[in-house]
Parts: sequence; structure tokens; C-alpha cells
Amino acid sequence: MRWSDSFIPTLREAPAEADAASHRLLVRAGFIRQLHSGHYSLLPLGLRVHAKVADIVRSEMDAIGAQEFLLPAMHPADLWRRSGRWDLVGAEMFRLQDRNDADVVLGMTHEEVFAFLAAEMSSYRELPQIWYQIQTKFRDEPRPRSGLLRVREFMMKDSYSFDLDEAGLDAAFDAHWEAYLRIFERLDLNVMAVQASSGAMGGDASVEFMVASPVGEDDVARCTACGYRANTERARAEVPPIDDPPSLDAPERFPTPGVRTIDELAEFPGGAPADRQIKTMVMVLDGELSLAILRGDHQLNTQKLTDSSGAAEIRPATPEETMAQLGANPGSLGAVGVSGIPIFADEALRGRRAMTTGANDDDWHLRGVDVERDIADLRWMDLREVAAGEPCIECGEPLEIVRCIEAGHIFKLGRRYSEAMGVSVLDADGQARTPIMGSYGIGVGRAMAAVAETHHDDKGLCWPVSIAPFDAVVAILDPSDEAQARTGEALYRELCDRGVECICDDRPLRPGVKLADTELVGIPFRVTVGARSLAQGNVELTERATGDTTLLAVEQAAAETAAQVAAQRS
RNA sequence: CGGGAAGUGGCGCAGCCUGGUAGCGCACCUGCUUUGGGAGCAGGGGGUCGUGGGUUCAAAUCCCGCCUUCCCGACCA
Repeated sequence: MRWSDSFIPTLREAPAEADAASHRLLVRAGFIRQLHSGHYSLLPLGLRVHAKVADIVRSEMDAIGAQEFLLPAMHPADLWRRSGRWDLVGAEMFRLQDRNDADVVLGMTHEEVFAFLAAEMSSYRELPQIWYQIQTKFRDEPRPRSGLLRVREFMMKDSYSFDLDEAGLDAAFDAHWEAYLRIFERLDLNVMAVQASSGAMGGDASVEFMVASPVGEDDVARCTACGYRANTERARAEVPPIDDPPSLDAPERFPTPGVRTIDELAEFPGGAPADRQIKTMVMVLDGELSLAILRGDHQLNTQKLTDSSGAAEIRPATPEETMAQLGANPGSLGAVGVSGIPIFADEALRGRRAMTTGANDDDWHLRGVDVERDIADLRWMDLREVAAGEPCIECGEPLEIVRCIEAGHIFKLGRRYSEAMGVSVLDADGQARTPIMGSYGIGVGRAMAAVAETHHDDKGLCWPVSIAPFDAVVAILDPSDEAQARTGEALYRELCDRGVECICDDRPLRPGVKLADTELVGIPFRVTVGARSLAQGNVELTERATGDTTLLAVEQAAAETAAQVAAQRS
């Protein structure tokens, strides 16, 4: 391909709204353009990279025996009603009506459709199956952001396993885990496999593949000593015990005029340090007002509350709701004496005595509260979010918190969808059995953005050969010079013949512009054909990642370049 | 949904406070010169100033509504 014939609109400056490095550079280098918020066009260079990422995913999926499908992006609402997700999902799903006023949806994932197809199986002999597709998903995200990292329309590889029993599911799960590690290795993405929340769809094992990056949207707790790694939606830490003083026989009310926060109560004469207070969060779980109580200096992780309560929808209560049910405003709330309202208690409060908490009366608090004695019907669970430096739950060494991009997610789904879609096979004993499913996803565009995010410098992108839009560029510095043009063309043809994906920069531009462009676009190897070296019968081979340049005799240049490209293929 | 910022040519921005009919850099087109790190000179093309309404002799500029985009948070199979 010739650069002069290509549509590669590079920009000297990034659009003002682009903030993340991948966003800025993918736009500047002419890979993507925004159509509107959360929807991007892939330009020719962008599509080349996207397709290579997809091909790597495809080849590793095929290698574990998965079969590729292509399912509709638009689904009948009925299918989603059968699984219960029509009501469960809410505003995140694009919904529309066809000309007959029938409800249809744009698929945000494909459990329903694959399970619908799986209903055609009738014998255990047909299992196991792993099915996948690389398809556009639609999600009406509340806040698309950071270019390709979070969008409303995107390609995802989603696969689903069907097995007769848990042992089969375990095998499919492990096969995916291994395949994912190979995929990210080939993408040159440094991923951490971390324990994760399964979200509202349930399931037990759930592992996310995370790429550390400040523009990510998830926090991972990581122990550098023992390798414990978990999303903070699920991470746990050791909580050192606190010596409580002897308690009172019963809680005691005391006035706290103007005190509204944990910190203020800690400063207040007669108050208590934060770790000796009970924090009371008022939440609405599936429409029901509930309390979540934690140690004063601990933060509630709402995903943990969602997961352990089983609620589908969760939100903070409004001050009005709180006043109506508890009779006080935030700042003076407590769980003592509360009845008829579910109370979720964080494990760190177990056994605590002589605590201080709100009295459900503005400007009053209680001291001398024994958690288990004074608060009725506690539901104990892990609710607190771990903080950096806390001792690892496995080995006690300090945890660190790392911001990450979620590049992949695998989890064991269970039988929810197979049951809903009536998937049933007869086992060897002639008994009807519902296959168990697993669900596994990788966002193609997000993976591409994650690579861009981790492979760039101040000059531009820096693709690994495995997914670079081209392996090499032949830069003819002055195409009007016949010797340069002839040599460049010949090298370009020979590189193509040798199987190197090559673009020939034959544009009649100043050398500086062309060199800067090849660096911005991030092509791994550049063969520079210019008067200076050519006078000695040489060209230059420059590796983008290192900037290392070597002089090569014209006759050997193509072979040497092809060899270096081949050495970095994966 | 809460908080913040911003919409002026393809991109980056100025002009707005103090109203007078739109400007700069880059990019683009033509010509000449130039050719190893984003060239020089000369000439040229391109903008409903997000949108609707209001005030005014006159609105990019002042007032009101709406739309859109970005950032932080909430949310996120």
C-alpha cells in the first residue's frame, strides 16, 4: 500500500476533548474519529489493528475448540423477558419498537440468544460445547469516556460454554483462562488475573484480566508478597482488632449539637475516634429501605452490598426517605432500636463494644453501644472497601491499590439462562439435565485502546508487531529523486514478496513531516531511503520502540527487515 | 443523576467583560524556490459563531430556554 493513496488523516494537535493517551493518539494518528458520544468510526488504520486483535482472539478461541457464530444484534424483547433481564437491566439497554409496535432490543450481550440456540441440543453426547462470536454490542452507558475505552457501541468477543456438570464447567473455565493469558501475551498486554464480582447475573467464580493504567475504571487490591489480587469490589483485608474499653450496661444518649460527620464526632468532646464509631449508611435495595453499618473509618463498597444482599438495584436513600423512616437526618443516624428494616453489618463490627453512633434524633448520639447486644437482626457480611496499606488477607503484608482497565472477564454463569430458555438434555441414565453455562468476554476495541495506552511515547503510538497496522514502512525521503524512488519501490516490493505487511511512504512532503507521521502512527519498523545513506549504497532500518537505527546495504535490507519482523511476530 | 468546564472554518485557539457585521496558528488549493526532523515567499478558498427565542437601529458579544461534548463522582452483563 502507498501512503499517497491512503486515507490517514493525522493531526498535529489532538481535539481538546481527548484526554486519555490512547484517545488522543488514536485520533491524532488517524485511526479513529468520533461520530457522537460513545460511538467511534474506525478508519482504515484503526480497522487494520482492530481486525488483527480480533484475529488473535479468534485463533486462540479456535485453539480451545470453540466454534464461531454470528448472531443478530437485534433481539425480540420476548427473549429478554424469558430470562428476566427485560425488567432487570433497566436503562442500560437500548430498546425500540418495530413497525408493528413490537418491542425489540439491541443486544448488550448474548446469553439469551446462545441459550436459545442451545435448546436444540437434546443429548449429553452433544456436550460439551464452546460457542463464540465477535459481535457489536450496544450499551447505553451513562457516561461513555476515554475514547475507545468505554463506548456505547463496541465489538466484543463473547463466548459461552455448555457442560453437563460442574466439572465440565471448570474445564471450560480453565481453558478460557489459559486462552486469555495467551491472547493478552500476544497483544503484549501485561495483565493480572484478579478475583472479581460476578455482578447482578450471579455465578461463583469470576476472574477479570486487568491492565494497570491510570485511565482505567477499576481498582485492584494487590499483594506484592503473596500474589493475592482482587478487584476492590471483592477484595478483603485483615482488620487488626481494636481494644474496646468496658461497656456500659445500656447505650447512653448525649447531646452533640451541630455534629454531622464522623470527623466532627471524633473531635467533639465526649465523642469517639472514628474506629470506635458505627457509620450508618441508608440505602434502598430493590425499593426497600435498608441500613448498612460499618466502622466509622471504613468505606462502604456498594458492589459488595449488592452482591451479598442479592439486590438487583441499589441506591442511596434520599434525605426525605431517611427522615420518614428513621426520624433524623444523615449525621445523626444509627441502627440501635431500629426494627422492621434490614440491617447489613460489616464483619469488622463483630464483637465491638462501647461504640458511639447516631441516636436517630438530630443533634444526639449514643455511646456505650454493644453491636450485637444493642442492634437487632444483624445480617453479617463483608461490606467494607479495602484501602492501600491494609494487611493482605492471605499473608498480612500491605496491599497496594492499582487502577486498572478491565480487558477481559470470565465467569461461571450457572444454569440461569439454560433453564430460562428450556435447555435440557438427557444424560446417560435417561434423566433430563439442564446444562451449566460459563460466559467469557473480551472487548476488541478496548483491548486495542489498552495496548495504545501502554505502548506509546512522546512521539506517538508504538504498536507490537502482532497488531500493528503495518509491519514496516519504507520512507522515501525525496521521491522526486530517481535513485531514492527506484530503491524505495524495489525494497517495498521485495518486502511485500517476503510477507512483510508494508506501506510505502512516497508522499512528496518534507522529510520531517513523513518521519514524524510514521512515528505517530507507530509502525514497528521503518526503512529510510534518503540521499545521505544511499550515496554509500545503504538504507537505514529503525525500530520504533527503541529508536535504534542500523545501516543496511540496499541488497540486504529487505531480508534483514523481514527477519526482524519475523522475530517479533507472535 | 450530582458537581465542574466548553461549543467560533478540518484541528488548536482569540474575539464576548465594554454590542457596530469575524480573526490568528496549523491544515488545504495555485505558482516559484526548497528537500535527512513538522520549510520560505506570493496569491487563494473555506465559517448558519451549537440551537430556538428575546432585547436593540444593530448580537459571536447582553438576557432566557434547549441541545451537544468533555472531565470528576454515582452507575456499569
